[in-house]
Amino acid sequence: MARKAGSDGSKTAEAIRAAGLRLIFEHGYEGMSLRDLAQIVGIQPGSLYNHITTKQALLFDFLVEHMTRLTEALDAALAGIESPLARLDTFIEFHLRYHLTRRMEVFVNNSELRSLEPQNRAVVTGLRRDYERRLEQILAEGTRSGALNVPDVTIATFAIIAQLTGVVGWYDPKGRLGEDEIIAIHRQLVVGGLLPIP
Amino acid sequence: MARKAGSDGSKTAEAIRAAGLRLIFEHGYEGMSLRDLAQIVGIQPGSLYNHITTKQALLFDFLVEHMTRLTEALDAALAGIESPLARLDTFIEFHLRYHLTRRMEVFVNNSELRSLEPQNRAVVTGLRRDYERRLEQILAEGTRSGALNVPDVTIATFAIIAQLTGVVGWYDPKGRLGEDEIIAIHRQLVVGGLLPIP
Amino acid sequence: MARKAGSDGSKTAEAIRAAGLRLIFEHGYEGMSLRDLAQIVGIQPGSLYNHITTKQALLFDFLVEHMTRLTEALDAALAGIESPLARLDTFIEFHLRYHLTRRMEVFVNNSELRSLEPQNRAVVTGLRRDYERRLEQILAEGTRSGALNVPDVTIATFAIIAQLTGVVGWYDPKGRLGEDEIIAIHRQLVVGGLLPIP
Amino acid sequence: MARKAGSDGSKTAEAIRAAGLRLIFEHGYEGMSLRDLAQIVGIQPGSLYNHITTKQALLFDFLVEHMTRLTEALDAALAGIESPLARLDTFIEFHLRYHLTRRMEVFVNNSELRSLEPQNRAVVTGLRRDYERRLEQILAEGTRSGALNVPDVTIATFAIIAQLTGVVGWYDPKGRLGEDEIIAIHRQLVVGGLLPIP
DNA sequence: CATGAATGAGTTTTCATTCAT
DNA sequence: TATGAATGAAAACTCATTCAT
Repeated sequence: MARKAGSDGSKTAEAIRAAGLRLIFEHGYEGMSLRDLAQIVGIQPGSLYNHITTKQALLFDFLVEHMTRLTEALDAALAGIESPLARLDTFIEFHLRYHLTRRMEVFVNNSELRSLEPQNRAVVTGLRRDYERRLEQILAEGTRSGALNVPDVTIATFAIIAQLTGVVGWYDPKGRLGEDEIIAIHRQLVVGGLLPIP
Repeated sequence: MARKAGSDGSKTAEAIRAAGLRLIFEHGYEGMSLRDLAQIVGIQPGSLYNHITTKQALLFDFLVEHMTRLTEALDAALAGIESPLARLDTFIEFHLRYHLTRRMEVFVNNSELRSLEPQNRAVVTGLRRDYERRLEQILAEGTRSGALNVPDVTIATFAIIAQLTGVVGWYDPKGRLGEDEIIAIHRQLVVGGLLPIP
Repeated sequence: MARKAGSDGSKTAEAIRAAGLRLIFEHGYEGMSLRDLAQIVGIQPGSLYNHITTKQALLFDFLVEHMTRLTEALDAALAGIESPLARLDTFIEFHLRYHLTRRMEVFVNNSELRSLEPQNRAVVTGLRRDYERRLEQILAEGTRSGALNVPDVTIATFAIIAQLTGVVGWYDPKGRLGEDEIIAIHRQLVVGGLLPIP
Repeated sequence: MARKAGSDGSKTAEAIRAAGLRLIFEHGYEGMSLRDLAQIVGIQPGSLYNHITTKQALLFDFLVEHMTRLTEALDAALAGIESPLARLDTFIEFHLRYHLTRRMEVFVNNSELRSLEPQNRAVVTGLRRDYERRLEQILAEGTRSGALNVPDVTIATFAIIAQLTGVVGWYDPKGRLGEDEIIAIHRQLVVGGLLPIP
């Protein structure tokens, strides 16, 4: 039997992406099997290869796409905002909202870099650095203008991103706190550590 | 032929632990093969089973041992320190020093919880909560005494630990900054966000 | 979308034959994949089936066609030549020239009989025997007439064909020797072993 | 179940070699499956890998071993024989006898060079050339001493080997002719074409 | 305590072929 | 005639684990 009645290539492709992301999230890249993926999608394992080129490419595409979209969305959010403090505020809010709504993508992005082949890893690492550099520049400009008192711009960048990204580890959409509250709390934690001593 | 000349049981066991940790760190639990482990140790795969009971048990033991030692060492570091601010300072320094010197253990601990079987995961998660609770209590007492202005004790706990633990992702012992400097920087970032507004 | 602009059925069929022969020559029948074939031709694998019925049939057709043409061409070359010695000379020259110019066909013919399904193999084997019988008869008549001293007609037939066909294994069109020289050399080797002792 | 009662590593290894050779002979390298091989040997497919490193290595080992043994045996056969004519006689007899008794090895050797990876192919091709060079030197010395009238030493070498090797294509141990007769016939065919014209 | 041979289930990937469009 | 999506079987190879020796 060739094409199943009602089958649709682009639907299948999307189903593969969705199930693939979920499985990598749940079991890790190495722990996820294409058999399982195929079964969830409802096709034979070999049929996956009409839509992906390789298991590795599936992961790579996820990570590249995630980082690309993330940075683009950040740039859009920051557009037109000038003062370093306001930009920092915007970054915090943007980063949290984006990460809270794409928890699987984020988790995979952070935990599966290791599973990329060296070439691919270099690409994704580069994209990450692009993103981090946005925050780094905000901190640097805030320091220059005297609006912020940053102990070490590079490290503060890493530390802030680590802190904000940490929410994906415990956030529960049905939990005690909503997005707005979480944002407010982190704003205080982050900005408080960066304000000039009066 | 049974035992190779010069072989030594406890040395072998230790070699398995060391190489096992490294391999899980590099490839992840699923991505690490007992064959590779055996080869590094210099024995046949089957011989591993004289020293471990199961691949899963190897991981589980790592995580339990790590968490147990970590919490014990924290308690020792905090012993005799009374004021919440001093206890917070101590926590920050302890956590950073411990994590900077055991980066592989820490990374494995954070990324491989997912690979534990449910029962085992529950155990390790419990141990983690024990550790986190130490910081939570410091923040709670600081709040009560008015020494700290913590927006949300639970979330601040997660956020601080995420921030401090983030160092294992980029720290380079041969890098620009030594441990002491890193500690000082993080102290400012963390404590600055928690001080009462004057 | 059905037919690509500029596509042409018979051109495609011919391209399939050409690329198919080359691929079987290079990788063997089992080692050649219809996917590769389709890619070389520039169509999708499924589209091959508008031109071939089966991978096996593709091979079978090659071999049948080759053997048929070979024998027909031999008969044409021998037409009108009467004396056994002259016919032997003609056979040697014909066989070498034909094989030197169709090296891929010949190689495939000799190495892929094994890959034919039994029925098909029987057909091709029969065609081969037809061809061999031409030489066998020349040797038999030469023996009868006293023009040749053949130790064993059957075996000499196999031996001569093996010897002459061997050229496809090493002949290089840009090499030291041209066709004419190769023919002359083999004529001496073959005929020398068959002349009556004076 | 680990080791089957009565299992024996070296017996298994030998069984793999024997069955492997047969399967490659029957189906070609590409057409032979390790599943089938394992089944014949009576073990699981994965267990093959306790004895071979790779399918390719299995083939490579066959070919290297065959060529090495062949050349060594030839050297032994030629030892002490001085006159070119006698050496040629010895070569013919040796080559035929060896090839008649190892028909599978020979066939595989001739048809599966193509299936070797380039590096491996280079090795085996080198070994083949070593063997051919033995005959080449006999013909060259025979020419120098005037005992032989060889039209072209290089080509005659190829032609003779092709002719003699051709026997593996049709020889039937239960057939009309025994080894001795086949040798006698080929001796006439070969030597007849090389004798000086009286 | 170690080896070497085995299991049985699993891995990713490839293949010839089919068929609705 | 061609495409693109599918099948179902198979490929080579890996894996954690077992156990007689």
